[in-house]
Amino acid sequence: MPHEAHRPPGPPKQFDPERSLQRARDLFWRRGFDGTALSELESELGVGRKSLYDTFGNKRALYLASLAQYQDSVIASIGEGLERPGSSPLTNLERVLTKLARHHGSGESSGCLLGVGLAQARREDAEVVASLRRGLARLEDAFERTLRRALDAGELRPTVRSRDAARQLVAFVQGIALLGRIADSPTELTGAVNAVLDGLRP
Amino acid sequence: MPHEAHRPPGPPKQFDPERSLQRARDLFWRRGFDGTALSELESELGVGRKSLYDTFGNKRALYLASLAQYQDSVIASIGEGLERPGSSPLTNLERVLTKLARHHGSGESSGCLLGVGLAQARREDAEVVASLRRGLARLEDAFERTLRRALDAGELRPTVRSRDAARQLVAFVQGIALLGRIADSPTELTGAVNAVLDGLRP
DNA sequence: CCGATCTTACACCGATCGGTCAAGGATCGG
DNA sequence: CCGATCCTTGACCGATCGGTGTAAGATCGG
Repeated sequence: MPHEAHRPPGPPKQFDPERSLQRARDLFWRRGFDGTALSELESELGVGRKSLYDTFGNKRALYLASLAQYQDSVIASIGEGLERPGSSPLTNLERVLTKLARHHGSGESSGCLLGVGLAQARREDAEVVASLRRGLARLEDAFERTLRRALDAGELRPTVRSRDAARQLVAFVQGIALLGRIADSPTELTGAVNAVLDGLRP
Repeated sequence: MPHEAHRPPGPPKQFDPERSLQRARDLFWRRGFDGTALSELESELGVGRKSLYDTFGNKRALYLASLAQYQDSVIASIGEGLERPGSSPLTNLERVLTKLARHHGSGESSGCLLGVGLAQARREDAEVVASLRRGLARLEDAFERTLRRALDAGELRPTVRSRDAARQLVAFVQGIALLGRIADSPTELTGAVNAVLDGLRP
């Protein structure tokens, strides 16, 4: 019964695993799984290779942990933005989408970790595929909840089907995240966002 | 004056470069650039490595040629589907989008070569980025032309701005191509397509 | 029929990949 | 203060990467 974890002797870690995981996530985010070499992870995280393996297992496990962390931070914060209590559902949706478009259009975007992973994942890797599916489902659910509330508030065309529209939004968001990797003008994406919103409004 | 190319002696190639390029394109399509090893190209194309290099230059040049070929075949055929003379612009758009959704939702899709390339491309590689941009611009133009004609025919809400809507469609199409890589049900994507179309219709 | 010149198959190259191992310090409980 | 135990550094491993050189075979012009 591990009433109190028996901390064995020896020095504590010289790095914060949480912080290292965030940096690893950012690296995978920018370069993808295959494009991120262990040597890069070493230098960027400031952690020796052995410590990396002792802490996270191997590169793939670190990637899976990054995917989970991404969902619990980035995706979760999108969900929160969609449910901000002060403003109406449609206003929240508009704000979130515009923010995404501006971010991805700024020229500094690396796309979405899920989208980049989606493009590179081998279908055989069941664990990675499952994690990606989970993240996208989470996004879809968040969109659908907001759409339903917007429908109830009469902010949308009554013919909008929240499930289908949510899937449309997921695909669209993934698309602009992808396009943002080579977008040359920030207004390209915001224009597209306005087109989507106009299609939803009554 | 190369009135007639002076064919030097020696045996002719034992493979059809055009056909090999198509196979290389399909391989890059499925696995991406980094994920496609030269050994795979050798065996899949049935061409020795030296012949590959003598014919196409190097792996990157073969990839660039594949991108160009993709635009001249796949993207071009989408453009043709959008301008089919027998049916109305909106009908053409609906048919093309539905076909794309069904294809990518069938579980056999590998996404879009441009999208996969977009997710993997290093921003520093100006030539690849330029080719991707060209392909996406081509797609956007095709959508915009069809949207304008649909507008003129009164098939769309008059407030639709063809340019922005075209960009929306490009992002959306890239999104469903991406999602198709792990979609578990074909109806997911067709539902999203219907949502997009409903947003455009008056 | 011959020799020049092409194509092909295949061994080989250095570099880099992900992953492991051994040695050396540092830091804890007692 | 001591020894057990952990962390870190850095060399090292086999495999594979993209790319090249070489030798042998095939096919052409003359």
